[in-house]
Amino acid sequence: MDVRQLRYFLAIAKEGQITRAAKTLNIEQPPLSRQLKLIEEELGVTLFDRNGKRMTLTEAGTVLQAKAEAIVRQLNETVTEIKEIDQGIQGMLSIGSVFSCVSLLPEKIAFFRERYPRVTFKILEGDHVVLGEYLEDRSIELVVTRLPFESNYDISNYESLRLPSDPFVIVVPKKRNWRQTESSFLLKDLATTPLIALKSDKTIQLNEKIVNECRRLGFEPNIICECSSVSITIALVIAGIGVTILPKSVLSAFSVADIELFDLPDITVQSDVGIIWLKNRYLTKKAQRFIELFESTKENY
Amino acid sequence: MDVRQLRYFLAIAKEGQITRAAKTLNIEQPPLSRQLKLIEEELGVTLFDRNGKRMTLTEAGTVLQAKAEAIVRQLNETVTEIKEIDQGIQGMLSIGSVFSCVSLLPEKIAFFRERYPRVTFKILEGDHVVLGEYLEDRSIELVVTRLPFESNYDISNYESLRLPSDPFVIVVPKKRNWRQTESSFLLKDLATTPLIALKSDKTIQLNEKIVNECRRLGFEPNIICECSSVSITIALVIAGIGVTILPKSVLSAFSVADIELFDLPDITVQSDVGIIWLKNRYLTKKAQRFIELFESTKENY
DNA sequence: TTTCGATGGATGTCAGACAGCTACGTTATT
DNA sequence: AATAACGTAGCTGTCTGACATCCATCGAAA
Repeated sequence: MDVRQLRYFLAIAKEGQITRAAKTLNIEQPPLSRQLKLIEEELGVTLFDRNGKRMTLTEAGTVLQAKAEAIVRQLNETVTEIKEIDQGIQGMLSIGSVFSCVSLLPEKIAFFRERYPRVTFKILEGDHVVLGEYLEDRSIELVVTRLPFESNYDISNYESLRLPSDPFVIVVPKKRNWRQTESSFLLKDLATTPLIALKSDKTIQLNEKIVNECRRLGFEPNIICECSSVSITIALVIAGIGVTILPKSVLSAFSVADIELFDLPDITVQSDVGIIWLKNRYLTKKAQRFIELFESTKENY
Repeated sequence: MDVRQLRYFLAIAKEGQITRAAKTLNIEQPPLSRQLKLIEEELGVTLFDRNGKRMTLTEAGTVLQAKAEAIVRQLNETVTEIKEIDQGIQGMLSIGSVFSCVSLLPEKIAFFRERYPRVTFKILEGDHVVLGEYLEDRSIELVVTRLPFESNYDISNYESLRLPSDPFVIVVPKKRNWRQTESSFLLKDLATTPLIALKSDKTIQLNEKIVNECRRLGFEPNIICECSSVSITIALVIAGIGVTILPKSVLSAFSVADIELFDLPDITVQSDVGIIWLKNRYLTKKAQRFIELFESTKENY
């Protein structure tokens, strides 16, 4: 029995079919069929019930699946950890981010690569659910995101580093006469102003915070449009349809000449931002260092 | 990287020498040397410092040793557990015992084999330290022993099932005129009687309990002899040198015609007995069932 | 309902890779 | 100088994976 066989078994368990599993393993179906038979003979158990074309795990197969996953994971992490001892901080660091936090990364990555020039980066963007899956299958090690992190897995699976929050600003078209002699607005003075809200199925937190703040100040916001895309939201503002309120960092990705940003000093809430990683998994040294970089510079916001 | 290579690495780490490690693995030195080289190349680290004939672990080697041991153990336990699912309760159950508890085993083994006739037994006797080592290296799964269990490892490593305690009795020669019209003695009436104490370097608990009980009753026992062997102790009693006080079960291994046993109703302490096993290791089903047998019958003492 | 084609698992045969063995050379220790 | 131990080279046998083939099942079409 060796770990290669456990990997073969797990692939079949995952796919429920030998031929497809063989493809994911980049081998042909007959040797995979044979290896499964050898495993079953060695252990003296039947691991799959064969229902025509479908293979379902027996009780023994189910027990083995859990154990095999743990063993394979442990071996992978051991190899990674041992390699890192001598080779130092290098290799590809894979990070996930929600769109609205991507803007936090360029500056940090530039700084990190001055310190660790042999580290390369892969950035995957997605919503919380997708990023949660990427973390689980180790496509990525870290997520930079709005908090709380709402994936398909319990929040206790994660460790997090809370970053300095992101102030909200109002986005107005540049060509309108929006009190351009002042550097800030009061939210309560916008009670009747048409608002465009950034809101999608998966990310309603931002909008809720703004609505609740308006209610706290004693009025209902005049939301005339809900939009799931930042760039479309900004285009609507430029077109004069209305204004919008967004976290300041979101806008740093947009160097659009036709908008202006103003602070909202009467908003007390801010947008929570943080780094998320899996609690009980080996974290490569480069990932640890990247987290430390955010940690050591978070007073500088 | 596979588990066979981890086993090879661990053997070298344990022996500190390739040739000797190869012998324990039943292969020759050159392939083992090559496999170590392949492992070092795959991981990109040096695992051993070569000091002439001696190989000592590097930092990376030390880290890998701990991880490799865990992985190999986990795989072994997984294979054992999966095999047990279909093949049921069979195979050899290895039990350790201190000498004074060996007498507890025959009856239970006989009963167990009626229920599970395909289980065979291996009994290893030793003191607490030796039995602790046997548990660690999996030579045995269970220990039947006096409590508390005093091995080289912390007590928190173990689970235990406490058994009904063992009353102390006084052992006297049959041919002496020892109030043979009564069925019991009072300990306090033996204040001046010569006592033979069962005591060795490793098992002083029994003796201490008796001494403390005498003190509680207001006198110092008249110990004239300390002896580490039960059979010698009994021979001294038969020869009329003195009497001794032992847990009742110890005597069930001796059907000697020349001694008599009497209860000691004024002794409030008894000898604690239990079954010990390792907490964080897989326990085979036959071991679990054997424990349950003691558990289900302990009301019948 | 029956037939046919597609899909997928199991078995057989063969080639190449790899693990282990023997022989030998080198280095370190006694 | 002799012995012990590690490393390298060459050889052999076993095992793994690929290709070919057969059998069983399923789904679609007639």
